[in-house]
Amino acid sequence: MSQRNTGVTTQVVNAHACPVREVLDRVAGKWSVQILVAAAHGPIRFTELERGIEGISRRMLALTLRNLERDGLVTRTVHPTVPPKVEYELTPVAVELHETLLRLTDWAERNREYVAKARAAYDAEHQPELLDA
Amino acid sequence: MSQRNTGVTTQVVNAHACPVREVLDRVAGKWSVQILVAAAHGPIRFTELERGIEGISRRMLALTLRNLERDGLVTRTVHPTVPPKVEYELTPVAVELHETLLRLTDWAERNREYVAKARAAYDAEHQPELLDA
DNA sequence: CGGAATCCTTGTAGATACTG
DNA sequence: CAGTATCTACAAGGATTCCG
Repeated sequence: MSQRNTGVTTQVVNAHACPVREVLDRVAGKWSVQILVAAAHGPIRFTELERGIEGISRRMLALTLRNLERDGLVTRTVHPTVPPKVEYELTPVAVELHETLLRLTDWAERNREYVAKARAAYDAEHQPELLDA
Repeated sequence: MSQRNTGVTTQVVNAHACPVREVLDRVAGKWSVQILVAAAHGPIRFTELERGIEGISRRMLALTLRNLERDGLVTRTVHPTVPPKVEYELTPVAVELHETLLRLTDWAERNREYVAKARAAYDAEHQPELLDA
């Protein structure tokens, strides 16, 4: 412990055991998927990502990118120019992942409304107080 | 606010905007996917889930089940017997989701080692101090 | 059996400011 | 431009206890 949280995942041996969780932990973060999607079209710069992903902070972008790089999902290429230029690119493994993620988002779009209605119905039935305020 | 956290997602109008996140929020929880997987083979009881999913607490099981039910992903059927018996079952929409999740776990299994090695390599290069303790 | 209520500890992320 | 550092807030999750 002691070791202040620098942002990089600190746990060395979490003993995941479950393969299911192992994947999701890699994609679970609030921004990982959006970065993967944004970078899917080819090399992209830090600032481009920052502008492209609505609402992300510089900190979370840097942090998430580092974790993705750590997992071998993106490569980071520094061009020693002035001003500096850093490009991120998906690795083949990440491209594969991105493809399966597309299935997920596809499911989302097809069933978005269904879920919304289910929610509304559930809420209406379980907390009617909120309706007649 | 005031309203103590009862466990059910409190936010009514979060304005998601991003469809990508909309899906993942539904699956993002630590246990949602595992429950979906465990229930994929047909109706299953609360206690069976509890025993089947390693490490889950009763609280999180109940909580996650309720959110899944709220989203229309599982149905909850109470059999008014003694002792009580409650069965959970995936809805068709959730079955579809489960299928796409299988692609994800498949990706995970195929690339599990790759990621592990990437991590090890990254860590070795970025914090050598931890190696010669 | 299948929860709900409560309390407490953490991780995750936001805001802000500074740097090579 | 592409990051770090620090500090803080909040919500997810764990442990425990009680209930119909």
